[in-house]
Amino acid sequence: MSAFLSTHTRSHSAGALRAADAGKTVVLTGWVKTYRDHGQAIFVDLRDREGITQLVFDPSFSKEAHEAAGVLRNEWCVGIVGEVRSRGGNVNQKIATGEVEVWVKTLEVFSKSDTPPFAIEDDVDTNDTLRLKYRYLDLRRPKLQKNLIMRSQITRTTRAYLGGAGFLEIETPFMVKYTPGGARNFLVPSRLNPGNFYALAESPQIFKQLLMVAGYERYFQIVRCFRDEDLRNERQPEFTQIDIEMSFVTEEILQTTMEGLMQTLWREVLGVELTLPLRRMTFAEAMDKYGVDKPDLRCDLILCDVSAPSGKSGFKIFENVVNGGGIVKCLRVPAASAEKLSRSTLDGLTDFAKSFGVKGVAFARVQEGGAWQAPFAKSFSDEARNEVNRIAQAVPGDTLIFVAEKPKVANTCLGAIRLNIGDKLGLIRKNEWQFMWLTDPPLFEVDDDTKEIAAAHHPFTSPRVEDEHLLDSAPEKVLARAYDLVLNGVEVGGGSIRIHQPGLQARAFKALRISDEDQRAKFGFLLDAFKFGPPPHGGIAFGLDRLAMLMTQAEFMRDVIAFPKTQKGSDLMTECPTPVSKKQLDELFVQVKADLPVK
RNA sequence: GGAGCGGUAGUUAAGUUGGUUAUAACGCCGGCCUGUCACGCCGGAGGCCGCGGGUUCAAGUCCCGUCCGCUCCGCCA
Repeated sequence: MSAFLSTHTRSHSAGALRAADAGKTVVLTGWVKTYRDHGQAIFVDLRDREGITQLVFDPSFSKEAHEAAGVLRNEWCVGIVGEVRSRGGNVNQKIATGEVEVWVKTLEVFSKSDTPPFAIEDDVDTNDTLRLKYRYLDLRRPKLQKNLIMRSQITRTTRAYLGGAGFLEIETPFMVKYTPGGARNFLVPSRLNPGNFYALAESPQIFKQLLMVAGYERYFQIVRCFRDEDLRNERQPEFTQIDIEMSFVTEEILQTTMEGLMQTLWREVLGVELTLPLRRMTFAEAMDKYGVDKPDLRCDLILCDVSAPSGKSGFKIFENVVNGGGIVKCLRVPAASAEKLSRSTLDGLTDFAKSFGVKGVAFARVQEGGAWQAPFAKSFSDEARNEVNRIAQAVPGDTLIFVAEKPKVANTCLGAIRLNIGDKLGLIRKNEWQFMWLTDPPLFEVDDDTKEIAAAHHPFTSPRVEDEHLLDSAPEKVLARAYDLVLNGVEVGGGSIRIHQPGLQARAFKALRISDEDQRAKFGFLLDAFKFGPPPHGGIAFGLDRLAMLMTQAEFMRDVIAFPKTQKGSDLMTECPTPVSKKQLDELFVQVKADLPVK
């Protein structure tokens, strides 16, 4: 232990001192952010996680401290004893402690630092590889410290709110039984059971339902989940959910409780007052108007379906798509904004669209009288054109953007174009918090190619009562008692009311063509449990990382996770994953294919 | 599985139709400086141009392969 610390205790953080503290003797600790040596006085900016304080080393005040300060360099870790003095009129407006400075009497160097590979300040554009390799230095940057501090406030507030609402925090296993379907699992070999594997839990889904069966009524957990899928900015192989399940509730009760959580978080963490209830929108409306199941309502541009007129317009390309089971969707860009759409922006959209597997995008400028200025205008019948104008509510000066494709592709692509040009034209209101509940999604999804049916969420999601009769005859038309919470175009949470009646569950399995045998093998323990008086129940899970990203306004998920992984799932700081030794593998009864490395 | 972008001093970037000694800023090192706060001034050091092959009299630059990172589609709730 340092002799300094045995005789001194830190009195203030580096962000705490104000004019009223002038005259006090203080003890500060932190890191040297910068030093400015004027020969006589030496100025040092001392940084800790709370802020920055200017230190003054003046030989007339302490010759000893001034001499010691001469060798200080960036990122040395130091402690000081000094006297707070007002800076009078010479205030530094840029920092919270700018009214004062601390004249140092005693300097203790806890440790020196090599020159860091990049500057420890915000907005320094350093490549990600380096930032991740020296993560502990990147984490010293004020912005990341601010993000992680806010993330801590989010989890603390969540625990307080849910605790107050009667929820119990209960842990569930990470090492679980492998279940096929859904996300790919990470596997863990069992040394004690040669040839057998655990899976790392994709989510605590089944366990939280069992806790409802067990009578715990209200459960939550801030829990790590693991999915071995390809990664994205907003997707890490391990991520954190705020996982919740409630018994004896309807959608309304559950959603209201969750809205209260959001309101509390925004109030206590951001100081923003949300208006409740939050908006509801059906899945069907979202797909129709926005092309996605997570509309960004900060942008007012909307899509419309013009398949009907396009299918008999005389324009072969559109007609063929419609006759082949595809759709034609149209995005109207109002005249005032359309003027700002340059030729090159529109050309760029074609390339953008191609990345979605779309062959092309068509543009038409609406002229006086409703005629179109477009390469295909003369192929398009007047009648069909007028009908498209009517559906799109187009007026002269507007630009119409068309995508004709299979439904899923057309929606995905034009929905993305909507946000792409919305951003370019400044039509996304960046200062808004646009929440909405997405409701009534389909219970099942039909694969475009194989025509196979699969659970859209998981096989325990309830169908809507009014749709139950369609389960056997037309399962693809059944809508679910499921809901997603969407914020600014990001799905921040999703859940459902679960099936708790064995008869209904059997029909759902039948619709999914899951045999009795498979049911037993995959979910036998849950089906058994449901024989013993399961309560009606439902739940939701929020993506904590995504919530934190939005609340901190971080551009990258990496910026709200202390130790994130790269797009290939590696940790550049610890250099993992790595091959392991033959001995370790033997112990686990695991063999690596001969052409891959073993240590 | 697929598409795109990137990799040049410690860092961020520039580097022309291939051409002589690969530039700049910041950082770093030394010196000077009584008030700076992106301190200033003078001087200095610093390069496997991601890696491997090819074309060429000549490659940072062109071609092929490969590795790493990022963004997106597929995948994933």
